[in-house]
Amino acid sequence: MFDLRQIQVFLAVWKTRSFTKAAKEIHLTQPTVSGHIKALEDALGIQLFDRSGRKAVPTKAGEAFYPHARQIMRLFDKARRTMDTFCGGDSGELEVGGSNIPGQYILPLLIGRFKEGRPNCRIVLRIDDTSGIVSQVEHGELELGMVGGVVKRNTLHFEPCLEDRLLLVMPPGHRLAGKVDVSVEEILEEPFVAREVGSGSRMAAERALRDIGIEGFQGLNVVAEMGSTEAVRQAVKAGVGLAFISERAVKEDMEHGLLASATLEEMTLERSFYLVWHAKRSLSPLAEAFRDFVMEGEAVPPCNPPSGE
Amino acid sequence: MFDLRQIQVFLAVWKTRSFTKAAKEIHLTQPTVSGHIKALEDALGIQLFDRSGRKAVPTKAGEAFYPHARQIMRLFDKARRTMDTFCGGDSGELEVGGSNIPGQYILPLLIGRFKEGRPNCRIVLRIDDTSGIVSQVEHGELELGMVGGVVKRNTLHFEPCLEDRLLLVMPPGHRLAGKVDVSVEEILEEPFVAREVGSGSRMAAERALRDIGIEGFQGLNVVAEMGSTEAVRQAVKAGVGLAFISERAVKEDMEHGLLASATLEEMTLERSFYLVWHAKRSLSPLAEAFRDFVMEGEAVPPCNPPSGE
DNA sequence: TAAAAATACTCCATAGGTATTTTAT
DNA sequence: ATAAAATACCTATGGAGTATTTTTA
Repeated sequence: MFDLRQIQVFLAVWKTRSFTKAAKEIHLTQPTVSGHIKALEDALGIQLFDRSGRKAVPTKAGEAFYPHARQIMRLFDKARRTMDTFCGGDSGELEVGGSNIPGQYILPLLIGRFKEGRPNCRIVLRIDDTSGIVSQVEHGELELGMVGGVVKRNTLHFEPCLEDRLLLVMPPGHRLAGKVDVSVEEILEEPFVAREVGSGSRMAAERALRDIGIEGFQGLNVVAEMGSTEAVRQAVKAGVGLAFISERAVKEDMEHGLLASATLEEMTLERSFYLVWHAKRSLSPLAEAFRDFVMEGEAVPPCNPPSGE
Repeated sequence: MFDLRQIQVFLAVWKTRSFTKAAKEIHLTQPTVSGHIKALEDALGIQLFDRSGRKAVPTKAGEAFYPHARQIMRLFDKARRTMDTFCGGDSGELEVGGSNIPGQYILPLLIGRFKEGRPNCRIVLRIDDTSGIVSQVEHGELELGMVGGVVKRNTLHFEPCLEDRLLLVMPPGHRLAGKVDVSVEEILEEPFVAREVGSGSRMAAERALRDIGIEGFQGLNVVAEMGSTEAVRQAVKAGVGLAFISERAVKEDMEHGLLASATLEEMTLERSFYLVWHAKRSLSPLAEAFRDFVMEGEAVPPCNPPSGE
């Protein structure tokens, strides 16, 4: 089993045409060089150099071996370089997934920030519902996911990473627009637009409603159900009804006065987003860097700075 | 300095997805495989496999390393195969040289015989005068040469390999044609065609003439000097005069009755051809095979079987 | 005679083994 | 409970050194 050292020694002798000079060049002693060349010649079953006089002259076989030796060296270097780029966490390819809100409103921003200063990495964002993202992470198709809820699996690790808040949103001219302590009674008769059953947003809202004694959306006047956050947003703007929407999805609309919100008394609309990764598999350095970047939390500051501060 | 063994182990683990199975496949023990993978991971600075449960699963880095590992393996195999072809002496390239007679009348035949059963080798024949061939062998441009004389050089090794004989040739109708014991006097008045001064054939003939008391060609009636054996042969056939020509050059003509010969009493017209090679450089296996083939002597039997037998 | 490679030897790192423990299904 | 990998430990090969001899220009 001949190894790289022999190749390296061979190339040095080739270059210097001398065992002694080759030894100096690669910081070995002359007898060691002799040994390596002999070992290589034995392994190949043929003499590579004639060491008659002052010079070590390559034989025909040595000449034939030279291009191979060069190529092997180059290939090893290339392999090492390729692996080096993996170590830094600044290059390579990373596939992350996000459920609706994270996938559409949070991750694009995070990825953009992350890639500043890391131009050599490629990040693929896949958007699916929470269960889809989770199962892809479980099967190793995605290294990281960001979702709105925790799914109990002992192969997966969930870690809360960002806080989100549902807002009660309505068109700007609505009678509740801007009110701070809307009571439960005030919304009972309002028409509502909701996300479909099973979505993370729907579940988060129902949990919050149950906290204040309402039987989820069944206790509300739901006039429409929509399959995406975007659709709900458009419906509210069109005056179809009120809705609970992630603050991150309506930030822009609020700033431009295209939507208004109100605050419900005693209702906790906070929810968390979680990073998921496979507990048993190691993350690539790039994935690790991205995870740390997200966990730092400085990239995406809370959307609505706590008004009570 | 990571070596081939690690690559081999990596590929086995990759293939089997298991340290234990990989160990079986390449006839090592599982701890040894563990050790190699760990060493490789340390050398590359990154983990290559996740060994969580039953299976060893490649990490992203492992996946990135795989094609390199494959290529390195392939390259080593290719190098080894290339060198193997050198060992057998049945393939590769060989450059031999021959002075006039060997180059034109002997080596082509020898090369043809040698190549029977060795279709994978390529042999280049270069023809030059003796001194040219010798200097090319001395400088390593030719591995072997066949010449008609020995040049004293301590870097060269000469070895007689074939016997040749000069024949006194003449047109078929000549008065001396076929005579067995032509006396010296009988040729003194004959017109002669000779090779140019300095050629091996000329020297061989002059030496023989001196043996019987003639001052070389100066003692003969030389009516023409020719620069090649072929030219001399044509001249004799055209009736210009008699000549001393290598038996190997006129074999065919004699057989077809296009030329005749006579035997001179007391004149030794034997000469030797020699193989030359560099004494300090090793011959390629192919060259060695060719040298042995020629030295065996069975490929080219003596041209005129000794008539006295 | 001087320069280069080969040889002889010593030392130690490590590849490879066996036996055992840890871990995860 | 079982299968797989890690760990601990031992041995022997061989890589690297120093000192010396052999070879050749």
